[in-house]
Amino acid sequence: MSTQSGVFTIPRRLSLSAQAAAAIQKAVQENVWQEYLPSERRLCEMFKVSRPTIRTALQQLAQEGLIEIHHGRRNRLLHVAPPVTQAQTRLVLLISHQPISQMALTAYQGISEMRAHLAEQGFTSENFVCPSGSAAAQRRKLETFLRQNRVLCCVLLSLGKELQEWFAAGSVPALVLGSCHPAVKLPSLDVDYRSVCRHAAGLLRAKGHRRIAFLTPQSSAAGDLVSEEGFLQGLGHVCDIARTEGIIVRHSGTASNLTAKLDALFTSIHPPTALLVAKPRHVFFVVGYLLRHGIKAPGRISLIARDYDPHFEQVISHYRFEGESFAHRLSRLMLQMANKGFLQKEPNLIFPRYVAEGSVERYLA
Amino acid sequence: MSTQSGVFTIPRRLSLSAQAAAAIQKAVQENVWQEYLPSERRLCEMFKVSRPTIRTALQQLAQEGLIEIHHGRRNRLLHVAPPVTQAQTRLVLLISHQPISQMALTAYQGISEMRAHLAEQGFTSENFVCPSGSAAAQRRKLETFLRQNRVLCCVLLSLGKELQEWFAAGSVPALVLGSCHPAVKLPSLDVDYRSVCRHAAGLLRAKGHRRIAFLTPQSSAAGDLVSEEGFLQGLGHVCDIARTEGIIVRHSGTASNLTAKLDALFTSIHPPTALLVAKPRHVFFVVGYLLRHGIKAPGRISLIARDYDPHFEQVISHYRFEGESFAHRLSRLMLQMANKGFLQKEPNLIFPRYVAEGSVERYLA
DNA sequence: ATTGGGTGCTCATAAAAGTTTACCAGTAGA
DNA sequence: TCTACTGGTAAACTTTTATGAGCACCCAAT
Repeated sequence: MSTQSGVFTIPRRLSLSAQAAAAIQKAVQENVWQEYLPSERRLCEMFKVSRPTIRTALQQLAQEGLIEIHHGRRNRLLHVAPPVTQAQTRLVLLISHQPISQMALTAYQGISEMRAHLAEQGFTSENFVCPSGSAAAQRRKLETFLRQNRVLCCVLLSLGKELQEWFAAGSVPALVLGSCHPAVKLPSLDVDYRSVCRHAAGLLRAKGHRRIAFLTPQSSAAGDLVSEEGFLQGLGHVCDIARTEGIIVRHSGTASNLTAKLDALFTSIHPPTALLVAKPRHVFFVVGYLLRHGIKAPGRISLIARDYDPHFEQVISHYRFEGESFAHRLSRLMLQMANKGFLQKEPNLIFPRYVAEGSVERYLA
Repeated sequence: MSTQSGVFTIPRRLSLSAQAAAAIQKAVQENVWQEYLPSERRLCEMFKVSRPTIRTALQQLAQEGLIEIHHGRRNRLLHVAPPVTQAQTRLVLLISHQPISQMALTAYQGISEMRAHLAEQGFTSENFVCPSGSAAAQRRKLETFLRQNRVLCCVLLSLGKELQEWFAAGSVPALVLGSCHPAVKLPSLDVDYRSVCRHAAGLLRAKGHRRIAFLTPQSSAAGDLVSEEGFLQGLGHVCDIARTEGIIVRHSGTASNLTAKLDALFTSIHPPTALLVAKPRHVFFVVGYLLRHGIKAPGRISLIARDYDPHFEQVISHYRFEGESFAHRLSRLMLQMANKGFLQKEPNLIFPRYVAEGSVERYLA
């Protein structure tokens, strides 16, 4: 039984650092200090809290532009027009290429839950759909939007490298839902696709398959890139006696393109005996293709889905994780970011587990 | 150097349990519950804290003499507040057999959106899961719940006839999401499954199919009953020269039962040449079955899905409607009911449109 | 230029509060 | 009686905060 509460005042841990930040801000407005703030250690004594607490409070104040922090120097007070900071923005922007309502079920549920939590805390969330196009155009669109709307923080849903880099530059705090591109330092929450694909490839190989295809969208999303790497890693080492052939098939996602790629795959002299497919909807397209062509699975082809969809249960072998834990972690991260104004720039990984459903068969050459 | 602080507001940690105790006390004073408190576990969900936390809060309240705790019994309220009935309840109850989080995508999206709208307007919504069992037991459960919690109005999600009748008696305003059983007068919002199934059967018949099966759960939901009626209607009139055989297959939804029913269907002397399948997840199960058995579709069997799932696009012929319009109408009806306290006792029907996707083929005898 | 004291930064460790999970025991209705 | 739900209990775990030691940096006095 789930409750979406609006009437009950929900108890929450209010962090000491946030309180400290408020207290410092109040003291500043009362002109207790001139030009420079006392040192961290003295602030600790004054407010009777530990240094890490004071430090996060100071970082929060720095994010709001109230003070300037510099290594070795004392923290300088910046004179900011007070009424501006008063009107705090409480808008969280969810940036994606696709409207959220069109996303896969798992993602939709997680995001819905997160938005509900945000709403409970008085935050507004909005879905900014970034039309697929040139990275520069996207960035311009986004910049003008951010200039015209005061946004508290952003969630990036499988955006390209350029936009991630733009956010990493740091004008607006952001959480990447999906993987960060290498060399982009942002907090992120993602499924460990590298491990998943490595495991899938290894599994198929262990079952005797020697020609294994991986069907994946030709996207610039980081998760799809590491998927390919993991897939190749899982195929085995070069020194193996029984060589395993890995075929990476990148498609555009359109029906015609997918059909063409699958045609090429299955009419070749050596068609694959196993298939790993990314994205639920492409799994279903593949299934439809196999149905139309009367290809038995398992039999002529073993099938594994990289992702999860409730409909895979008892039908197709797949990788899954608890949707609740995902939604939970997402909500927690978001609230943290919304309240504190920043996050640890670390990837948070989720490890799905393999669920065997009989669409995979040992291959006997 | 030590600073004697009196000016600075020192951040203090206040325990969650204390906050929870205060929140519960407030709710009690607002007359949210009668006679008994909800169980500990339910309080956890309401206030989003863990059980130990709630327990210490309850013990605190017991010490203050507000409640009486007894092992195994529910927590009784002692100081009963004067029955101030003017305090408006703002709780909307969503009654279903299945948790909403486990429902199909379209339904989940619509309901999520509705809950968000309700929350915006200051209403609380809660999902009451009515365990499948005897109708009398369900009614009792519901009655005790409604007695102890002040509920504004209810949404009934594919409930059985008895419960619908109970609500039609009128103690609590209700909106049926799904069809009303015949002779039950309640406001409702539903897809016109009768028309859908009639159309599907007619379409398959027009394409030359003469043995058509309809795979549907053996449910007591009104929508599934009218589906069967529509299916039979669409098969054609008795005066037809070319007789069309309609096979209605009712299954329990479990994998083994579905497999058995499909086995029976396809190993019979006259297997059907076309199949209409209710519920997205059962469509996928059928697809998996066909794959495993190497049955070509279209070819040996034409397939139509009664419902919609995004994954059907470009794969399986289906019936769909605009999700937005559904969510929109649902939200509007709900807000109307929540604000006015009642609704027109009329069915609101949605007419999906057929989307042909190539899983259907003309049958040449 | 050198040096020392003050600054902010980082890391490891520990304790406390809260969460999760599981299982036990009493009660009440079928 | 049995089952399902209630409160009761305990252990493992996570998150947050506290504490302390050492490092890197800046600046100003020597």
